[in-house]
Amino acid sequence: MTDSATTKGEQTRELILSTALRLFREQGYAKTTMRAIATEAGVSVGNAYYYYSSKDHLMQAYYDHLQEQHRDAVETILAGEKSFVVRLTGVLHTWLDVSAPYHEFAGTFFKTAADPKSPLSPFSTESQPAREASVEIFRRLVEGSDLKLAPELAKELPELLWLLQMGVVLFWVHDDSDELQRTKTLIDRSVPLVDRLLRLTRIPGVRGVVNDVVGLIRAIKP
Amino acid sequence: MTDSATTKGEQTRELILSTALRLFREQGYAKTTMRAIATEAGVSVGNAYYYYSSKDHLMQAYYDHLQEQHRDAVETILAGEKSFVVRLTGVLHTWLDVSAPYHEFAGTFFKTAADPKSPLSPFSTESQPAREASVEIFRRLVEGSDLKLAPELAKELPELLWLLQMGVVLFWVHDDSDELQRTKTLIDRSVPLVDRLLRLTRIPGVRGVVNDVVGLIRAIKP
DNA sequence: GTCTATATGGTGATAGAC
DNA sequence: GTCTATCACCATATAGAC
Repeated sequence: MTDSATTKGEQTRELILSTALRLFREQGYAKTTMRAIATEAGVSVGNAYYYYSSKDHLMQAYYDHLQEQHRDAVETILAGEKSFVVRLTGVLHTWLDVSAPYHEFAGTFFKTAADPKSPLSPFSTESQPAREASVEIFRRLVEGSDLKLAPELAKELPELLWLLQMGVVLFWVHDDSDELQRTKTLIDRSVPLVDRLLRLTRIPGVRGVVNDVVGLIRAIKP
Repeated sequence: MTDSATTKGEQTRELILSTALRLFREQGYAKTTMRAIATEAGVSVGNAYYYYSSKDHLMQAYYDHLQEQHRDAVETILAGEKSFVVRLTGVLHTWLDVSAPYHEFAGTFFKTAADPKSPLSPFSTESQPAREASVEIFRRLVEGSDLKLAPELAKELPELLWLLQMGVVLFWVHDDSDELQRTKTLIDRSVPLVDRLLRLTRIPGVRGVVNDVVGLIRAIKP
């Protein structure tokens, strides 16, 4: 079965999704109505709901789409670079590049994602696969890098970096500076900082704090 | 002009707000319709919109309400306690207590607040007064404590603690554990950690990182 | 399985009464 | 200034056509 020979249903599904994403980009999420998506795609509203059970699910699909793009775009960096700083900076900047076209309406996505009851929440069980795929990127990032760490810390680090990425996203969503200069500064300056902090963990006095951090993380995990 | 002799309009405004908050608590935000609020308060829907131009604005009012309660509840701790750890733990736990009745529908509030375009966003200009009042609590917390810090760090610390509080809120919103045990653990274990970290800043190697952190914060501020 | 027509109940806007 | 009646438009549910 090739891509072009997909079933009628798959074609309609694709058509609805691409139409929705286009309209989201053109007029924002709130102003894009399900009616408009259906009309533009040449289907009935009910049909759109047949494939995507809510407007939020269209966002979910967009999110998965982004995720895949990011995973692919990051490949060359992870394959051919050892420096932890360069790897992390690269992964974060790549995310910025991939997401750039959606910056304007990303706020709305974020809004939905922030609701703990939403399946879109990055902490929800529904988005667990996407979250794990994302953490996996950071795991590879750490493992293939020149970073030497205590095993307990190394184990938690990918999830911590994922949290850092969430923080960057939060900042990005609120960033209205020219060319996203502030977010770029945030990345470029915080990554070396993280690197220095991680290397500081060799100092005995600091190591105690690190152990406490690791203990805390384990204590509050569900 | 006393509280009881407020204008008719003020009374109606109060009535609508208290009715809304009660219904929010009883049935959650999404399920509470503007129609229901208006009916229950004995006014027309249009009238409710006259005083609160959207459902979100009713949330804004609720938020301000919480803020005031927190500020008052925190007074005794800030007045009669020197230990930084006790002060910070107290302030955070007090927030938890004040907000407890709203935990269930807080997610929806959070959802709205996460939208950068919403006036409810903690980073928006509209909520700047509320944010400053909140940071002010942390400023008093630091200044009246036994903590000794380098001046540059002491200057940024209140805002950093406010960010910590935002983090706790984010965690709290997603916390469905019994009696909010996980959030309480987070507070009880992270506060001593913050304390230790702050005291570590006396070590020369650590101080360099701290300076970088302070520099970073200043660089990304709007 | 795919899709349409139609219905329900919601938000928010506004003309104009008091 | 305060408020009501009413309206336009929306997300979503569902019965049933193809």
